[in-house]
Amino acid sequence: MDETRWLNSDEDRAWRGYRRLSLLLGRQLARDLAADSQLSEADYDVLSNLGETPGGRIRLTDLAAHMRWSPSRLSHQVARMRQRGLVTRETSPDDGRGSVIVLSDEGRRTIEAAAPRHVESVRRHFIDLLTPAQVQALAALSDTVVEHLVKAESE
Amino acid sequence: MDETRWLNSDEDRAWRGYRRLSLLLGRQLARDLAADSQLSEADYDVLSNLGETPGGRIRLTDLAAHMRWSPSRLSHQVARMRQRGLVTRETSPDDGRGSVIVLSDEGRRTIEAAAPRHVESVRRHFIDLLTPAQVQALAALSDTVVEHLVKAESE
DNA sequence: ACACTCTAGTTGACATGTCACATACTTGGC
DNA sequence: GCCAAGTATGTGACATGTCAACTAGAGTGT
Repeated sequence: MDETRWLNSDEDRAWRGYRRLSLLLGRQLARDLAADSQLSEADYDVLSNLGETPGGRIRLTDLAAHMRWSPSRLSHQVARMRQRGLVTRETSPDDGRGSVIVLSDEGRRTIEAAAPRHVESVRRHFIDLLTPAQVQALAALSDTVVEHLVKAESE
Repeated sequence: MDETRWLNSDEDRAWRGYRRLSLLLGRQLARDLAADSQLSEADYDVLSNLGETPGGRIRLTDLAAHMRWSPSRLSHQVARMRQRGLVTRETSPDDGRGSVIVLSDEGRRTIEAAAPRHVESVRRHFIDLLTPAQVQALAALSDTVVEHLVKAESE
């Protein structure tokens, strides 16, 4: 067993900082979203992705892949959102197994009303606190790590 | 209602990047931790914080405040960890309401065995992918945002 | 047409988090 | 010493995620 390479001072500060940022930011955004729009972050993400899709419709597996969610997670989520009338489910015409998720009118109204407030919340608690250089640094660093993690998951 | 200040290109890339990083990194670390040490991230955090405490003992409320968890969350978590023998609960001698959480011998062995592997995992999937400058940028940016969020929560 | 294998989704059981509420113990002021 | 408030936890109900198992339809080769 090799010697453990513990985190040095900077690394530790970055790691703990990231963890805390992640914990607090998630909580704050979730609270704002729930208070402003009665949506969870998961709801928002699904609606938002569905909204960017042509016709507001997409195969469940495709949406799951796009969002990097497991099909199971998305299936559960969609089931809940279906009950609330935010989305609809149709059988795929070209594949009997397939499930096409469709953004309902209410779903579209909901996401269009929620988006401005959510962006405002993201700005207030995160983006607007950073300098342009920090924003770019975050984007670059995220791209690097995400690329690695995507590969790691496909193994 | 003012015009919505949508995210510009850099901001959007940073925000989406962060979200994806957060999703994938959490999942990867959780999988490694579960496979290597049969612990959840929550378990690890509690054990780790408890381990850094003198005598491996601390009041529930104090630990919750230190970790920025809600007392309720920590109470549930401790209940589960208690059943697995990782921690013990004692009544506070100076406050009848108080609950002192104590790291058990098994808990200490567990965290000491898990720590090296977890650090290795954090390095492999995150820290080692970044340049020293990026590590520092992340630390600085996190400090700024965390400071803001801590204030926001206390309102 | 069949048999075999793969793929798309769904589901159920179980681990976690959150929120609201119930409880018991402390404290400060009479 | 007693009572109104405030504080420290514990709990229950409910929303989400994960993993594994199950069902059903699609594809391939013979």
